Amino acid sequence: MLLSKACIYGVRASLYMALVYHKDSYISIRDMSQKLDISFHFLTKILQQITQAGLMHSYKGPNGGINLSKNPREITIIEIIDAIDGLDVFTECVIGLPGCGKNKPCPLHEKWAIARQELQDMFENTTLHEMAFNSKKLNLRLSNEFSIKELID
Amino acid sequence: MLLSKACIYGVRASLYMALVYHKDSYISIRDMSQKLDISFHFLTKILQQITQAGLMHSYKGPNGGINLSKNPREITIIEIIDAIDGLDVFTECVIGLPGCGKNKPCPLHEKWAIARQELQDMFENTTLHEMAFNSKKLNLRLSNEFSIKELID
DNA sequence: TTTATTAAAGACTAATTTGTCTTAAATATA
DNA sequence: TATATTTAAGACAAATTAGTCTTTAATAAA
Repeated sequence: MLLSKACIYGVRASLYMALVYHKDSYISIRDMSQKLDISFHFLTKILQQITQAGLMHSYKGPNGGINLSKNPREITIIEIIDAIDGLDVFTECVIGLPGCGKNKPCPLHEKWAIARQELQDMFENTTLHEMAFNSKKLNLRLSNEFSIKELID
Repeated sequence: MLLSKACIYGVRASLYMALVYHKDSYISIRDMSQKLDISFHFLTKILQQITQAGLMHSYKGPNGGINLSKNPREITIIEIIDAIDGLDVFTECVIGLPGCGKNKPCPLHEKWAIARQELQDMFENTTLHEMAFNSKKLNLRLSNEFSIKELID
């Protein structure tokens, strides 16, 4: 698995946030957890990491919740990954040799260095807005249970 | 982490086997575990999975051990990965949605499907022989402690 | 046949990740 | 101010992965 479960949930939640984005309103974590079928408490902890990384804001109390701290055009998937799993997967040796790199390469280094860079580029060049836009246009899927249209309602 | 620790150790062990490959001699697991600095018992269990997958043979008793069941030119990295982690990483949705695919794609599906296919191709097109050959030629590294030359001795 | 050497098998422990639950803190509204 | 609603925090439990240890089985060689 490239991304941890926590990270996967974080990305799904971020895409959801972009989908229903309104600059000045908060999304309830409880609502989102039901829509995305993710455990409420687990999702809460994951969103805490994301807010602590500065990507979202939270607000307590009635009508409180979470919102994106920037326009979804300005947030890329890799920022979410960074907040939860970190970026080690894009720098580490594929067979786990410490210090593997240009100077002391492992046998797979040359090929893997290219592949992991492409992965990193992919996540760096993908904004939440782009994904949300495509999702609406093509009715893509962010939940096993609900269609995008049902998620937005 | 793309590959589990067990899988990483399995790949390292396989590369080592290719490096010291002689058609008719067995490599002791204890020796290999010391050379590669992998726990002997853990490595034993991993090699059992690989032998059960038919990629290696084992032989008990004095001068027993493990050998490759095919020429290293005919074994690719993906066969090792398949024996230990399975190939799910090359077919699954990057954000974990069951059933994600051409018909019911998630927002990242299109990009991820390309990336994961490239990863799969990379592992499929990389033989143990090629890696071992390059390792000797370029003195690449398979252990944190020993150089290739020391490993071969 | 006895002994030493090796892998196989499986029980066990430790560490990490995933998920749950309870309480506290902040806030809006009546 | 009192109450309801919401996130924050942290203890806890379950599941998975990683790693260790002991015993058994196979084999070679003395």
